[in-house]
Amino acid sequence: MTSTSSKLPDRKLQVGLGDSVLGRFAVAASGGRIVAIVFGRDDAALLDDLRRRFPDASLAADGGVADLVETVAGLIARPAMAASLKLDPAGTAFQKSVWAALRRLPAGATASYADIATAIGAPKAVRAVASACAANPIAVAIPCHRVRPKAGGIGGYRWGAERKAALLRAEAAL
DNA sequence: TATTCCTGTCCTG
DNA sequence: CAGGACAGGAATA
Repeated sequence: MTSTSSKLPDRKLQVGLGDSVLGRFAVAASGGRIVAIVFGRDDAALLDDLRRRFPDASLAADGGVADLVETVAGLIARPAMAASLKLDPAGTAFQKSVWAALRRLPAGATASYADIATAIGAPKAVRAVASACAANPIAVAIPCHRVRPKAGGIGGYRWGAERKAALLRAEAAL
């Protein structure tokens, strides 16, 4: 908008840390909406990740999001309840369209990167779709893990192929 | 089977 | 500012 750069005029983010079946995670919220869910090996790494994503925001540990932390932990354990969360992902128009398409994928279902590319009207931008998935700021709640290579296999995952496989396994069992 | 191009973003020189 | 790398995939030789 006005001066320097950045995407959103983020002021402060309420940050909560917690443990899930997939490891330590952080959830960042602003205005009652989730702006990020990230995984990391420890709290320092989690905060570092958030600082990289939101260089212009001040991060504050906030007990007010304790219930949110609990909700997210539950979501990671049981991905079926994703719909109830209020999300506010920051990104380009292209990225947002990709993420919106992903949110239309029900738990237990999967799509190929090519499927998503077609769904957003850019059938040739398959690789760009993968990049958009990799840039997804809200792990699990925006289900990037439900996108798999058309050729087969698990494909890559920002948080590690093992987590992706675990999520798919859990959702397939629903 | 091995290249090459496609497309959006980010990272590096 | 230019070039390369990516969580992929289709087209071409």
